[in-house]
Amino acid sequence: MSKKLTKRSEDYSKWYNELVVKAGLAENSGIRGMMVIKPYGYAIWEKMQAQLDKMFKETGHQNAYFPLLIPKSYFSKEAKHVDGFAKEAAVVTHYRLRATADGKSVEVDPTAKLEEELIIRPTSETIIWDTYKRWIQSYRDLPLLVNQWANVMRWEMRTRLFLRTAEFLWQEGHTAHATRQEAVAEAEQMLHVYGDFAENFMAMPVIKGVKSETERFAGAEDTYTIEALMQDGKALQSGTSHFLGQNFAKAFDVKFLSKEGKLEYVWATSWGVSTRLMGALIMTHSDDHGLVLPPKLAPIQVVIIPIYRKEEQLKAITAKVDTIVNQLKAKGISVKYDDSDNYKPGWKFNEYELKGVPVRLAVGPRDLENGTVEVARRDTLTKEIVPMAGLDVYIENLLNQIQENLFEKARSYRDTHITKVDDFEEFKAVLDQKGGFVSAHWDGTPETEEKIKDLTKATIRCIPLDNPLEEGKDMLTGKPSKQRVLFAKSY
RNA sequence: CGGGAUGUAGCGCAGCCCGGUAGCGCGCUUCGUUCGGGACGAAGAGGUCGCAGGUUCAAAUCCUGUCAUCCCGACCA
Repeated sequence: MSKKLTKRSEDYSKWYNELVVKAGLAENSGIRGMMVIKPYGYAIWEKMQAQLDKMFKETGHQNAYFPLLIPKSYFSKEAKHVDGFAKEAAVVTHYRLRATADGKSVEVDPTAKLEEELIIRPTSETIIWDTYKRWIQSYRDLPLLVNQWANVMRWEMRTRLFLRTAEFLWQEGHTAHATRQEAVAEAEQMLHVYGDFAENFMAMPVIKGVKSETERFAGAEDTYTIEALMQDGKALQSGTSHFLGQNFAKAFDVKFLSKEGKLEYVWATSWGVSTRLMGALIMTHSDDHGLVLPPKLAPIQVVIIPIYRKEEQLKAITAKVDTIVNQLKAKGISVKYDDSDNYKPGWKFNEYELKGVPVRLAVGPRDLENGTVEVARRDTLTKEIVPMAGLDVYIENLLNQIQENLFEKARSYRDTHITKVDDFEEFKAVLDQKGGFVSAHWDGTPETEEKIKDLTKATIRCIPLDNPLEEGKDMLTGKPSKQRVLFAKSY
C-alpha cells in the first residue's frame, strides 16, 4: 500500500482522511460513525489533556466523574436543552440478552425492558445538576468548580474522523456560583484558558467571541466560543464556554441560603473541548508530506536515525547517540532513537515526516568523522549540518523556534483570510473563491441569519469579544447594524 | 429519512456481465545482498468470497431475502 498522500489542493477531505489513517492517529471502527483512536493519536490527545488539566487546576477546578447513563426524565426538566439533544440521543431500553431459539446467536430479552429508559449522555448538565442539588445548600458550598473527563455520545448522521464522531472524548466543566457576575466571569475565564491553550500549545490562532442566539448552546444564556480557521478556508468551532444563567438551577431546583439568609437559585456555567481539537490541530498545520505537530504537543519531539552499513558502524553511532539522547532528555525533550533494522533510512525519514515529528537527526559515519549531525526541521522541511558540541542547546532553541513559526504561519494565513465585506454579492464571491472569515454587518435578527445560511451555507461564527462598534447596514436586508460579525462556512 | 455504492487474505483491490472449485499489489515469515530520501532477489504462510435461503451436476459469479459499512443530501448545542 502506498503511503503517498493525496495532495491538499486536489481534495482536502480526502487528504485529511488519508492523513489521519496513514499517520496512525485514528480510523473508522466499522461500527457506525464510531472511531478507533490509535496509540499515536491518543498520545497526542494525552498531551493535550495533561496541559488542559493543569490549566483547569491552576484556575481552581477539581476533577470528578458522573454516570454514563442518564434517566430519560432528567432531560425533560430543561425544555430547550431537550430540544437541542433529542434528535441525536442513544437510548438504553433493555438490560439483558438471551440465546435465540436455535441457540446460534443472541437477541434482546423482551422481558428485560427497563421501566425508564436510560440515555447515553450527550453532555452531562442534567445528571450533574441533579447531583449538585444534593451538594449545594449554603453560600459556603459555592463556588463549586468541577470538571469531568469523559466520553459522550451524539448519534450524528454524518461523521468525520475527530471532527464529528458518534462517540467522542472530551472534558466538561460544570460550575455553580452565588452571583450572575461571578458565573459570567467564570465562563469568560474558561474561554481565555481555551484561547491560551489553542494559541500557546496548539499554535493555532483563534478568535474569541460570543455566539448568536441561533448558534447558542441549548439551555445557555450566552455561549462563548473560540473559532479557528482551517487551511481549506472553513471555520472550526474549537471550544465553547457557556453562561447558563439560572436555567439549570431552576430546572433541578438547586438553591442556596445566602449570607443574608435568603434562599436563591445558583448561577451556572459549563465549558468543554473535545477530541475535535485533534482535527483542528491536523487541519491547521499539516502539509502534503503529512502531519506537522507543534513541539509542545508532539509525543516525540526529536527522532534520531542512524545511517550505517555494518554492525560496527551502528555500534559506534549508537555510542554517540546515547550521549545525545541523555543530553536532550536532561532538558526534558522527548527523543526516540530509531535503530530498528527492518526499514532503511529513507523509509524512516518519510515515516516520521508523516507522523509530524518536529525535529529529525540523522547520524552516519560521515558525522562521526566530522563531529556533526544532520538536523532536519519538519515545519520548513530544511536540513543543515550542526556540530555535535552544544547540540542540546541548539535543539532546545530550535523546538521553540518551530513552535513560534507554526503559530506565526497559521496566524498570517488566518489574518489574510478575514475579509471585510459590505455587499451581499461580494459576500458570496468571497465565500466561494477565497473562503475564510467574512466580517460583515448583520441586523441582529435570527431570520436574516437563517436566510444567509440558506443562500450561502455560511453561518455567524461569532461576534468577537473586542468587537468595535460601527454603524452600518445589514448587507442583505439593509437594516441598520451596530457592528460587524464574523461569518464563515464551517465544519 | 431520501438518493447512490460497497462487502472476496491483515490492508487496498481484481474476478461476477458470460457459473467450472480464487487471484493481484502492499504487508507478514525465512535466507542472502542492501542502508545519507519510501532497496532487491529467492522461497513461504495466510481466504467458511458479509449472512441465510433458492436455482444448478456445479455458485464468489444467477435469483430472493437479510445485515452491515461508506459516500451525497436532510441533520449537526
